[in-house]
Order: sequence, then C-alpha cells, then structure tokens
Amino acid sequence: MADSARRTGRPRSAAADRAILDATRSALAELGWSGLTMGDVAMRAGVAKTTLYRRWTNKSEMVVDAVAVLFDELELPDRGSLRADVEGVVLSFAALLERPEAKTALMAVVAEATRDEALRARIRTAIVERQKHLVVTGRRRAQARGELPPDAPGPEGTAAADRAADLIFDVIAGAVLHRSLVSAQRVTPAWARALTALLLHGLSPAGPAAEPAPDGSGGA
Amino acid sequence: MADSARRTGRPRSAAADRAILDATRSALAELGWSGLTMGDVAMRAGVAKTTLYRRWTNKSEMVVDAVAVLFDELELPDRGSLRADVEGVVLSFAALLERPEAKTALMAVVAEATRDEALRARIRTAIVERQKHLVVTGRRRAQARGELPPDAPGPEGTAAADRAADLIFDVIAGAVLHRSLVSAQRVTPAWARALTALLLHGLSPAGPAAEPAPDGSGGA
DNA sequence: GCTTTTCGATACGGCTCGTAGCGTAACTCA
DNA sequence: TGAGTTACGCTACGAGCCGTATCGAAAAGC
Repeated sequence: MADSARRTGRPRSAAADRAILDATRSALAELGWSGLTMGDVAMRAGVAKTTLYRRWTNKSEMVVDAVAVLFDELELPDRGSLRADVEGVVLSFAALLERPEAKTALMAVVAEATRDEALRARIRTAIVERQKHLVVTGRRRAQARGELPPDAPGPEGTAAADRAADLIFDVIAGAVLHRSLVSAQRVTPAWARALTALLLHGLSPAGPAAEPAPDGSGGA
Repeated sequence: MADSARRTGRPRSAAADRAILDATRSALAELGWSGLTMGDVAMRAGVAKTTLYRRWTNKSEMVVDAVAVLFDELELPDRGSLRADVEGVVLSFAALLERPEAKTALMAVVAEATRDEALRARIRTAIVERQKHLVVTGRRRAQARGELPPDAPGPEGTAAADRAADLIFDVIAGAVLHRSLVSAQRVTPAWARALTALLLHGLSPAGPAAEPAPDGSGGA
C-alpha cells in the first residue's frame, strides 16, 4: 500500500489480494458485517490470517477496499435527456444497494468512520469522489442539450459548478440510500420517476419565480 | 415491552430503564458503536448485565431505543415560509447528526438492520414514522399559505399526499445524512440554502413546463 | 403468607481479535 | 551462486466480549 517502489524481498501476492477481497465480499453477502470475521475471510481466501493483517490494519479498511469496486460498476449511458439520465442512475444505484454485501458494508463502515478520520478519508477517496464524475458528466451533457444553463466563466463559476455537483450528488445518493436502507422501502421505477420530477422541477408549482428569493445566492 | 398488563410479580424498574438508556447514550458518545459493550453499559447504569438482557434481545435493539428519543427533539416551528421551514429543519437535523452518539448509532443500527427484519421494523416505527409528521405539517402549512397546491380530494388524493410526504422526507433526511456522514462534509447554512432552493425550484431553470412529461404521474 | 416476577451477583463456554514466533518461499542484488 | 530482505503459512496465545445459567434476595398482588 505505502511504497509501490519496494525493490527487495518477496513481493506481495496479487492473487492473494484478489482472493481476499473476493472472499470478503462473499462473506459479507452471506454473513453480513457483524458476522464477518477475519479468520473466516482468511479461510475462504485460502490464506493465513496474518496475511490479512499485513495489508490492512482494520476490518473496516479491508471492507472499504472490497466494496469500493462494486461502486465502479455504476455507469451513466446517455439516455437522451436529463430526466432519463437521472432516472437511470437512481435505479442503478438502488440496484447496487440491493446487493447484500453492498448495503451491509456501506452503512457499517460509515458508522465506523464517524470515529476514525483515516477511514473517513478512505471512504471519500475510494467511493465518494470516485463516483462524483457521474454527476459531472450528466450535468455537462444536460448543459450541452440546453436543459441546464451553462456554468459562469472564470474560477468563480467553476467553484459554483463544483458545489452544484456536490449538492446533486448528496441529494440523489442520499435519497436513494435513505429510502432503501433507513425507510426500508423498495426503490420502484415509479418512485424513481417521482424523485426525478421533484429534482427537476421542485416543489413550487410556478417555478423559480414563485417566491422571490431574499438573497441572490440560491442557484444550485 | 410486551405486556403492560402484567399484574403479578415485581414490576420492572422504570429507574433502571432510564439509567440504562442514559448510560447507553453516554457510552456511545465516548466509545462509539464498536466500543460499546453490554457489560460497560450495565456498570455505568448501576445494574446487572442480566437486567439489560431481560429488556432487549440485542445490542442493536437497545441502541435504537436509546437513540430514538434524540430524534424526538426535532421540531418544526412556523418560520413563516416554506423556504424558511425547510432550511430550519435541515439545520436542525444536521445539528442532531453532529452529536457523536446519534451518528455512530444511527448508521450502525441501519447496517445491522439490513439482515434483521425485526430491527428494520423497530427503526421504522421508533424513528422514521415518528418523525414523518414534520414533513406532513410543513407541507400542510405551505398549502395553507398557498405555496403548494392543495391535495386532490378523495382516497386517491390522500395516497398521493402520503407518497409525496414520504418522498420529501427521504430526500431531505437522505441529503443531510449523505452530506454529513458519507461525504463527511459539514452542513453549513449556505449548503442548507442551496439544498432548499434546489428542493423548491428544481434543476430546470424554466419550471415544470420546461420538458413535457411523457406520463402524467410525475407530481410530487 | 404464598405466588410470581424482577433484580444483583457470579460464573461459564464459546468465540473473536490482534500479535508473536517459527521455518519456508520468492525475489533482488552483488 | 549466495547473501540479504521481505512475504507467506502455520500454530499458539492472552485478552476481551457475548449471551446464558444459576442462585438467593427483593418487591409486588392475591
């Protein structure tokens, strides 16, 4: 992990890496986070328990690495409209969260991360920042279609665009997460449509001019 | 828990109930979910460990009860406009999630609940359904102010209103949860304003008429 | 006073964690 | 080819926690 420039000595086994992460995912799927034990993962992977501790200091850190690749399966094909793109990513993310290894692990490591700064950083870089490109490209596409206004020029506009992408990411991912894991209800195509409609048009029926904003910084 | 109509025998000590739940919260704040042990809670509460297991079958079930009362502190004072009400509840919920005992416990029990139907039900009734009235009253107020269209009459309209409240709840709570715990970034007043603006007016600049909906069921 | 239930205290088996020690395997460099 | 260095498998270990069992004492109703 630390130095890839390790010249001398026996190198780390890449096969062991894969076997361990695969074993971690299957153990998560079968036993859940609380049922997952390091000894069991080692046995499933066909390696010694010490081999796990040479790579990760924690169960949590190992699980983050094991689960992060699942999120890389998310894609954003061009479905022709912003509405279709949003609905698509909502359903994709919901399908991902229905996989038992994903949902049990994600919430558990986030819970662990509330008291572990290093783990928070690992989650951000391995999962959150890695998937934010979905929003960025979806937004850019919509701007090219004329569905969204272009970003303001200059560094000011870039910062605003970043904030907008962050916000949209938290809203979409958070809504799906809350619906399926906290409220514990299924994400149906109808729900995805309703969420998309709310996201595109908001609650106010008359659009942005319905209530005059007291300050001019309201733009998302 | 089960029968409050228990006539004979020594009654459960209400003082022990309170002491245990208080001890659970303080232990959560100091040690986090993974550091919490039943023996430690019993010692802090001044009761025997067996007294805990007479009341709850699980660490998770006990923690849900201990944390649920924190969420009851959430209120929705009438701030005069839908915009102000939404911003207020967003900031209140974010402040709640900054309390260490709340964030570490909520995510952990949700993770546990992915493999435990009884725990899912307990979370739904003790936390989710219990706080949904915030959305219902906020929505009703906005309708009275003319900021939102009234519900359609009849059972059809009531069901649609329920779905809308559920959706809004998942979006607001999910966004705050994801922002502060998964993305691990602070919920600032500026972010709350931006989220509220997005929620009220949506992404599309021209309002609901920007893109004609292919089906008529898109209303939130 | 009798029954019923709770309570505190203690003890226990079973499991997991994370580490240590050892001999062996794999790879680099001289 | 041989020396140095690191990874690996295996075994064992102390420490800690879980959830249960058992016991006598306490607190209520009938």
